[in-house]
Formats: sequence, structure tokens, C-alpha cells
Amino acid sequence: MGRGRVELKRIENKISRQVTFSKRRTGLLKKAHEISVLCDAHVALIVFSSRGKLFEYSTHSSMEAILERYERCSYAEKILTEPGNETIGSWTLESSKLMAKIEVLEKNMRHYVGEGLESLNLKELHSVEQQIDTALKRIRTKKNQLMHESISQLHKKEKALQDQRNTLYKKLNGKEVNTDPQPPRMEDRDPVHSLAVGGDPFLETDVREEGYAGDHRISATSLPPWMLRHVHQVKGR
Amino acid sequence: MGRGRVELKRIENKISRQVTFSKRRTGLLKKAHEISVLCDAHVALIVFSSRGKLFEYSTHSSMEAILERYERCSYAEKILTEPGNETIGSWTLESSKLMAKIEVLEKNMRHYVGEGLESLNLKELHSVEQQIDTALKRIRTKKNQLMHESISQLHKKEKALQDQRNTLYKKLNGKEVNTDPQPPRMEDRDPVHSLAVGGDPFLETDVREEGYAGDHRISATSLPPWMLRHVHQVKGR
DNA sequence: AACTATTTATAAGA
DNA sequence: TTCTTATAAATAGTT
Repeated sequence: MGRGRVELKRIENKISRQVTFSKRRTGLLKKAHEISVLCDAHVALIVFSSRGKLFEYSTHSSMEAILERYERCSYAEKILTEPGNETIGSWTLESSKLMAKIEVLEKNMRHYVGEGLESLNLKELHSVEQQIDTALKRIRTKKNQLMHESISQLHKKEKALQDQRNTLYKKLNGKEVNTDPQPPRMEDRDPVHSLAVGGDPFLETDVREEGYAGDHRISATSLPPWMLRHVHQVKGR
Repeated sequence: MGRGRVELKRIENKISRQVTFSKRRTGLLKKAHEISVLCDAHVALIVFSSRGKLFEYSTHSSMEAILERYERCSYAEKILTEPGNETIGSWTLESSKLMAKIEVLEKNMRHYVGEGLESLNLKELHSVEQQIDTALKRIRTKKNQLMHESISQLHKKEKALQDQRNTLYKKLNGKEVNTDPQPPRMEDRDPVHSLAVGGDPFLETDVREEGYAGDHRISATSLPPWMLRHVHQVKGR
């Protein structure tokens, strides 16, 4: 419902994803409320944004009540283990569940950091490898994207500075100057900057498929040193 | 949205209330799904009809997972509203520590699986990338090691079978046979096995530096198919 | 945060 | 229930 159909797939552009999230979240909460009032249903709605922010709606009967009812409906067993009183016993039970969960999480985490691999068999290793490889690709995609954004920013800044310089120059000399800045003398260039003179090495990667389509020259404006060290291929392996 | 406005109040007619519930429920679940896919949000939706029938939707990460996460996020309030019993108090304190820990672990885990990267800046991404890259190398090393062990096992098995065969052959014919097995006729080979005939592809990798130094030929003994699909370079990038 | 052109959801009717 | 249709709502793209 809007200008143009929308495919049911993750919106790649971060900004529009956030905007869409905000709009649709509002709509979703509203509809949850409407059905609960119109049809006198009990509704619980929990939404975590991709960045982990929590949004919720629940019918007058509080969220807790509905969740409890849900638990009851889906797990009859849970009734047996929890007669409803907050005894120390139930807390220790809760605690040990939590601890068990932490145990599992930490174990997985160790695997993901490349430790404790002894306990895995070949197939499990293969599976973990695949997951991590995927993760790495996503991270590199994201990083490349951020780097390009950063470069764009720097270029804008550069342009602005050039314009200011030109303006000042005109005021001083009463005439226009070359739009491009004069290249600095060779002695003034350091390896990092001259690396960029031949063209934009980032364009060698296929990151453009991730939403990038500009044409950049890296200027002599400063960049974080670790950022220039290497750019990874996201897809070509 | 339909013929005529609709007031936001309980629909008195039972039939149309049910009809409306059915239609709107469908719409609500659909929209919940859409926002989760489009904006990669985590959604949990629970609906009880006025007659107590349960309907639910939840994002890939199961309902349980989302509800637990919800509990964690809204835990602070719960502590406050809880009547302050000393014993329970200490347990809730313990629990909230544990929950906080789980929250952190799960967040990191999401990063390691390539989700929730929005909240990271360039430098953090870089750091996570390095960690994961290291992990991947370790895992691939380990995997290669295991694969070689596995291959050694298979060779031993093969040798044993050959010996047995030879013994039997001798008993039948009263004379020795060729130590190497006769190669199977071409028609009997499938691509997987013939792949190995030309030599050990594993030796193309530099895994030997990770502690491997043997000389192997892959036999026609069966291997898990996924194992043969590809072998990764551990160091060459 | 507003604005609209469109798409979607759905109320009512069959 | 299910389908159809007129209309209200939601919202994608834009400013």
C-alpha cells in the first residue's frame, strides 16, 4: 500500500528499513489494538527492532497474564512444575535453567571464537564453519558499506572545502580558479594517499551490489589508518 | 477499510464479530510476518479469540526465545513491582545478573551470526571481523585435521580389507596376488571416487603446516558426500 | 514529519 | 464459509 509494490524480502537500504519499521510498527500495534477491541480478543504483541529495541502491546489484561495463559496453553507440563508460589525452590529452578542457558550460550560462543573445538565431530565442525563463513561475509558487506558511506562523507567535506577555498580565492584575485584542487607536489604525498591516486580501489570489489553506485576518488583527507589496510571481496572467493 | 467507517468499539453482533475476527486475525498475522521479514525484526504475536482459541505467530527464533528475551528486557520493572521479600530479593538479584549475562552473550552471538550489525560502528565491525576471521581459520584447521585423520582411518581399513582379500584369494588359488587391488572397471566408478584417483586433493592445501605430514591416497571407501565438496585453504588468502 | 499516489485490507453483500 | 466489490486504511516514495 503505497507507491509501488513491495517484495517480501529484507529491505537492504538501512534508512528505508528503519523508516518502514517505524511506520509498520505503528500500524501493527494499531491493528492489534483494533482487533482486541472490536472482537474482544486478548492480544499480546512483542516486537524487537533489528537493533534490539523493544516495543509491545497487550490487551488490558496485562502482558504477563497473556503470556502466562499462553504458557498454559502450550505447555500443560509447566503447570505441574509451577504451582504458582514463589518458593525458593522455584527460584533455584529458574536459576539453574538460566545457568544452563548461559552454559550453552558460552559453549557456542567458544566455538564461534574457535575454542573448544575438540568436542565437535567433522559434521558439526562443517556446520559451524558454514555459519561463521556466512557471518563473515555479512560483516564484510556491512563494513564495506560503512566505509563507502564514510568516503562519501569525506568527499562532500572535501567539495565544501574546495568551494570555500575558491570563494576566498575569487575574493582575493577577482577571478575564477580551476575547480579541481592543484595536486600536491610529490614530496607531499605519503603512501596511503598516493595509493588512492590511481583510482578508487574500492571499486574493484563488488560492493556496489550492496547499494553503492557512486564514483569516488579518495582525497588526501585523513582516514582511520586501519581502514585503508585492506578491502575484502564479499562475494568472489 | 471496507464499505463504511467502523467505530472502534466491540462489535455487538456475534456473527459479524467472529467474521471480523477471522479476517483481521489473518491480516494481523500477515502484517506481523511482513514487518519481521522486511525490517528484520523479531516478532511474537499471541491472540486469543473471545472463545479462548489460541493463534500465534513468531519470527524464526522461536516463540520461547522471544518471550524469554522479553522477560529479560522487562525484568527491571518486575523487580520493582515484586513485593520485597528478602529471600526472593536475593534470588531476583541473582536472576537479574544471570539474565543480564545472557543478554550480553546473545547480543554477541547475534553479531557472530551476522545479525544486529546495525548498531556497530566501523571500528567495532572491524574488530568483530578479525575475531571471526581468526575463528574461521581455526575451525578450518581443525576440520582439515579431522578429515585427514578420517582418511587415515579409511586407509587402514582399506589395507585390512586388501589383506583379507589376499588371504582369501590365496586360499582359493594357492598363490599370491598383486598387492595393489585391481582398479575397478570405469563403469563402476562414480565421480566422487574417480575424483580421488588422480592423487590426494587435500595435499594441494598447506594443511601440512598445521601438523599433517602423511602421504595419503583416497580409496573408494565411502565418505560423507558433504565432506568431499570442498577443502579450504587455511592460510593462503 | 508531511504529503499523496497507490496498494492493501476489509465491511458488507451475494 | 468463501468470493466479490466498493471503500477505508495503510504505507512507499517523495519533499
